[in-house]
Amino acid sequence: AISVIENSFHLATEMIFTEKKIATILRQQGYKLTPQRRAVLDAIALSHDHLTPADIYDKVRHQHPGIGLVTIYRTLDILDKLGLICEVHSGGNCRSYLLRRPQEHHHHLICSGCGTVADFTDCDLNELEQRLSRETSFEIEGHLLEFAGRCHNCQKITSA
Amino acid sequence: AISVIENSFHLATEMIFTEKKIATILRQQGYKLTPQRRAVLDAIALSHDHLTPADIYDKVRHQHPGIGLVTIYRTLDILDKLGLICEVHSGGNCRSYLLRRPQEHHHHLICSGCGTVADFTDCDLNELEQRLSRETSFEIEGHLLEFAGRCHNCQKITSA
DNA sequence: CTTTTCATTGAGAGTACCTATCAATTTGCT
DNA sequence: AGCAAATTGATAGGTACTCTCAATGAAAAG
Repeated sequence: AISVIENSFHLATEMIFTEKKIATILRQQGYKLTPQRRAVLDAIALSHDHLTPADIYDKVRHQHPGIGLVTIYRTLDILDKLGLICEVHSGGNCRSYLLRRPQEHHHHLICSGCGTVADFTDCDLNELEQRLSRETSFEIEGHLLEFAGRCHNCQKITSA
Repeated sequence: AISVIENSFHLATEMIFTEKKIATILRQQGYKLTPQRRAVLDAIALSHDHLTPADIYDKVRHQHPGIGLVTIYRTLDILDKLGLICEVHSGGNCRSYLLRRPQEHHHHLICSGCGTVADFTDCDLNELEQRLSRETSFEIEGHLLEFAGRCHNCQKITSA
């Protein structure tokens, strides 16, 4: 299990976090590195999408049949608090998480009439991000950008 | 009650929607303009912030003591479907709504460690918005932009 | 390697927010 | 004013998430 995490972090993030470093961070804060927590990190690291707690629960249960949903929530809270993953508000039911790996992201354009979602990837927020970082002393890890609008079809309803 | 809506729309949106136009849109789609629906629109129009269903419920009950929370939800769904208001995902509990008035907005920068929120208003997404609008034929009404990061204090935990 | 301590786990109950159902009421067209 | 159809609010139901607690398991110390 350890090697899988090690690999996934290698591949996905140019080794921003190694398994050893994760373990160190956890222990430094008085947390223990349990198989359940490894499994959750693993699931997030191997996916390239935002995952909801339920998504993660499903993935983790294949390897860890007895795991409780509560453990997923607790683990996500901790990993989020430690900055290893990043919480994001996504469509529908709200929470989803992704590994802290700033270089990839994608965004949505959602029709408020029928719910159709269009994706786009290039958002060019670097300049804004740097300015905010300077002004607020935040270390910015990621962003959620979501446009709301009306698709071609749904425009007919309101404009009449 | 009608005049209040009329006024608020005047003041806030340069009269994008008049009460008459709202009534027309509703009727065209087979909906009726009830006092409850007016009250909900009223509450949203008079506020300059995103409002959650619970916020709206509280506001509306002052004028309309017997109103049910269900009616709020139903009305919001309809107004959203018709494009008169705009659903947005905000921090914490998810849903909130605001009147379709594209010219004002503000954004958040949220610390994933301690939950501190910093606000900013200038986001300069016009160019991107126009490009997306061209490419997708969406009529874009608004956007949610949210940065996640770590504030000065919380950076110490991870960097150790 | 064993012991000891304390974080962690999973189960079950509890909470908050939201949705579905349905009889009584209200709207708005004629 | 009268009528058909949409709307309302009460109740019950559902889903996502949180709290509590006894039993388990990780990991530091001997």
